Amino acid sequence: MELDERKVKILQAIINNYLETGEPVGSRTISKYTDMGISSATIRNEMADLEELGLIVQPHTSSGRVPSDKGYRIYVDRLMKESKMDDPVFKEDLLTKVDKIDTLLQNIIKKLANNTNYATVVSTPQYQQTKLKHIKLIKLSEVKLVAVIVIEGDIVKNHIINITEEIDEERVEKINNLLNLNLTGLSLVDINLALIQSLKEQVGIYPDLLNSVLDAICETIQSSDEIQLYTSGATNILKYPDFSDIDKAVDILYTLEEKNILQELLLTTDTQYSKDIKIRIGNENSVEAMQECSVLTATYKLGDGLVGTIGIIGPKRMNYEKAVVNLKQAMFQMNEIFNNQLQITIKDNK
Amino acid sequence: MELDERKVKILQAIINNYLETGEPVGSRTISKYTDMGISSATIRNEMADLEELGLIVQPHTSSGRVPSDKGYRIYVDRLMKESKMDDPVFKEDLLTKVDKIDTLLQNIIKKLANNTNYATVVSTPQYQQTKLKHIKLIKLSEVKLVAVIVIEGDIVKNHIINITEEIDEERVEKINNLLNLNLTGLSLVDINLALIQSLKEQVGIYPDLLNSVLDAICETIQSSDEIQLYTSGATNILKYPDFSDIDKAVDILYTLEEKNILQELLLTTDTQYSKDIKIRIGNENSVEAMQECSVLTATYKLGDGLVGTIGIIGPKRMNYEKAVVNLKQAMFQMNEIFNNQLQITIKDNK
DNA sequence: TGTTAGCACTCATTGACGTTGAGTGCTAAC
DNA sequence: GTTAGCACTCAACGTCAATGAGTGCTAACA
Repeated sequence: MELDERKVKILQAIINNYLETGEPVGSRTISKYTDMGISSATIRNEMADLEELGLIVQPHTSSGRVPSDKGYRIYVDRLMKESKMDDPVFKEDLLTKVDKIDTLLQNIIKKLANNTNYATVVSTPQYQQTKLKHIKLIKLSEVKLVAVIVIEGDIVKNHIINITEEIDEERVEKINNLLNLNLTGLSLVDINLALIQSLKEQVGIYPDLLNSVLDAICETIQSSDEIQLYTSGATNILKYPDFSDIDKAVDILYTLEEKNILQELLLTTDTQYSKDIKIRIGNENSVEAMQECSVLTATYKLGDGLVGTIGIIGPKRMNYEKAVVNLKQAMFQMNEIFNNQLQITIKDNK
Repeated sequence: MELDERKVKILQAIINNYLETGEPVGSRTISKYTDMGISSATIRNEMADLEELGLIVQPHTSSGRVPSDKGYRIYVDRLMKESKMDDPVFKEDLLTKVDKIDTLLQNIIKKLANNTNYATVVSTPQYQQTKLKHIKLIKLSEVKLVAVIVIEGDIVKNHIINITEEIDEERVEKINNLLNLNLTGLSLVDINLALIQSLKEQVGIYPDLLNSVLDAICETIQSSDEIQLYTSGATNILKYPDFSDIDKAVDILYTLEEKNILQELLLTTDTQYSKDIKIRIGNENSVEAMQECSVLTATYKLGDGLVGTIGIIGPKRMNYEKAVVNLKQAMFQMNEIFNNQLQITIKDNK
């Protein structure tokens, strides 16, 4: 049996109606509220076919039909209207005070959650491809240093280093020069143990001290591609009758709280930058607790290879059009901000 | 009417029973399961008195009694057993890797939430009284500097400064010396606009540049006493039948998500360091959504005047003994870690 | 005077039962 | 291929009686 045009029309009518009311939709409703000019009996026949195709299901005999995951998939891929992004959803003022990138990300997803009434999530960007801009050791006391590491996008990391032997300002300065000479401009993946080893051998001075310093830098670099996840609007989940079963709601909220599970959920697909929005519906999600949800993700870009993810999580019976438009809006504006930011940085580097 | 010893005993029995079962407790239960040797009828009389005193309430006529907020208060103040802190609740390994204080705090409340099955919250310490240990400007490019600010407890903050005129390394070094000479050792409240003004006048060199730098430092300092709040185990709230009314649960979870409301809830009492645990029960809480909850808070200390708050949030029908013991444990161990940390720091400074 | 047994009363909870109504699948006629 | 008609299903709802845990009150007792 094939999915002819009339069946598609009926499927669309079912999904539209279900998205609106949340009630299983019956044949009579469709025949009445669409202008297809066919009777409910005919629609019943077609619905039986659609069910056989796996696109709709009956919660129980003698109830109306509800879209299946597969049905939603067809809706999302082929039937959904792409609304235009006319009105800027985000107020500028939220986005201009970029003193700290994490705060900015949190503000954005909070706004996104408020606008959509779904839960939202964002990951900090991954730094692996980013170039190191500057390293500086600062002497705090005789046996304590701070390593300040600046990477592309002007993100600053620091790490306390406890050293075993005393060191004077002059030596610190020498090491600073050495490090900057050898390491700046490299991407973080290039600064691997091998390179550091050769650096250790290459210069014979203060081997022990250099050891601790380099180890600490290594550690900092490794720890800096730990992704942070922030969520917002988690309580929105409880607003939807789809999750009136508390246990389901708890599973979902728990997943939102446990960042490692959440990360698994977000990053199952490739983390390549893409202009498209990815939608995973129900059992398309890898995490079991989320198989009653739909997850929309987009990527944002903060310089070369510096990619993060932003997403919306809601019930499968979600207003996909609204969610998509809001997410695109967010992605678009984030890229705009970060690109402006980057342009300044690049200009500065000349 | 006064609260004689027998009434207290009955109150205790009611509360113990209610904490255990969650069901309103009747006179017959009390007479059976205590060794007071009085009949249910007598207990009924006493219960009527306790009700008149406002210590217990009936959810409806012909049901058993439930403790009122006032009843819990007496329980907490006078009747509750102080269990000893025998077993160390926190694994050492969680607490040793202190590379970043925020991560440490998050680990602690996560553990605390797991141990107690309640929601937990922690505030980052307030820095107002802390002494500045070190300031260093690092030149990133011709028009961009990073200000690295180290305060007591080896907490490092940084701030990007965009400057209008170019500057060479030598000048940066001079400003560094100037800043350290004049500002280190002062507490953050001492570094006010007045002092900075006088500093600006005192030294005539590069006034414009110094302006931007000092402004940025000022801003950093001001922003560094913004309190961050972290929560954990929020979903635990949904486990308790006390919040089976979804709307109540939503209110509570929402409060946990909205950090500014949460802060109001935590910090209504003085933020002075204290060895005691504060307990606020039901309507003793300032935030309306939380008047079905009990909130336990403790303070931890990270150096002179560097005080933060850690707390447990659960239903009024909470296992107070367990919560108190866990919170004390957490407070104790945090203070231990931070004190060790501090001792090293202080030793280093000599 | 405090304690207790007894009794009538209250009220949330539970389960059985019938009604309703929205919906279906199937069949036969168009 | 479409449709009208019909028997059937089943969740949802309201009613009703039974149950039982609990109370307050009264009168008798020590």
